[in-house]
Amino acid sequence: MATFTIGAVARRAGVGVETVRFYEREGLIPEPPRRPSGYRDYPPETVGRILFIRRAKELGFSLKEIHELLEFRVHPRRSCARVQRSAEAKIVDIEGKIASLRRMRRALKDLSKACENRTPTTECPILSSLNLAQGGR
Amino acid sequence: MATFTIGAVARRAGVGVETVRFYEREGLIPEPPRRPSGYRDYPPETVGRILFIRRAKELGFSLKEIHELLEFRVHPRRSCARVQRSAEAKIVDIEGKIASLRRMRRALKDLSKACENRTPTTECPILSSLNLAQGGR
DNA sequence: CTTGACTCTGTAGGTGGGTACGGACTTCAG
DNA sequence: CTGAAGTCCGTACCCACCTACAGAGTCAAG
Repeated sequence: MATFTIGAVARRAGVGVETVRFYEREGLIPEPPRRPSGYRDYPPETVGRILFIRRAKELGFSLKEIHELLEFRVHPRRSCARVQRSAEAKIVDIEGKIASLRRMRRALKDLSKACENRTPTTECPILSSLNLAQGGR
Repeated sequence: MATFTIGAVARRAGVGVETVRFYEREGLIPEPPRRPSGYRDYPPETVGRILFIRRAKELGFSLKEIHELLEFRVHPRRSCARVQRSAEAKIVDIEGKIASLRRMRRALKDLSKACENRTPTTECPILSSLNLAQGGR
């Protein structure tokens, strides 16, 4: 399997070289093996990992949370119950986000329709979408 | 209708007093009227507005984007078509987020189930959830 | 009518998440 | 075998988003 230099990884993931090193320092991507010259020699899956990080950031997760998400796996020697509990907590968190986004979408659709009918909305219509807010962490 | 001091608003919205003033400076909440003493005198809906801002932040929107969201309304004197276009762009954005979150939830559920069956997952199972990533802005 | 909690303005400091040097070394295309 | 482009490490800088003073004035319970 072909490997990548840091520049190739960065280009494919749509980030800067410095960002890749930053993520490495923060433990978000594993330290890759080095060539004799000292150059980092990335396995191709690193690109996917960085794309995941970017996307998760756009979904409002902090790097710390993303780190936790990336740690999730069933490890034979470790407490399954614990992994399961935190996975389920994350699911609840995610479902809250989905619900909020749905309400926002609804509000925007209503707004768009009001636009068509030339029904002026004096108040900000999107506000009401999250007013009876629940969810959150 | 009862009005609130800045402290009462902050407590109800779960933020600090300084944050309320910061949001005012940034134009995210309107400048409230003042009492003779100079104290800010908030209408109750300010609380909802701040709750909206917090929630939208957790969904990965920047304050700039949140500002735009809060501006959305059908204004009789302004181009409806333009408002409609940007509302629809936001809807697409939101739908991408919902889709990504759904894929993450799926991955976490599968992980949880693998846990129950004591099926060790050597690889990080959540990664694959967003690997074939689309969406984004 | 005091005392302790609250508010005012202004400015400075802090954290998360990058981004950009600088000076030396490596790679590779021509 | 040379030059341009890429990489190394370290440190310093930057932007978004708060958060924390300082010093002076306000409010309200006892």
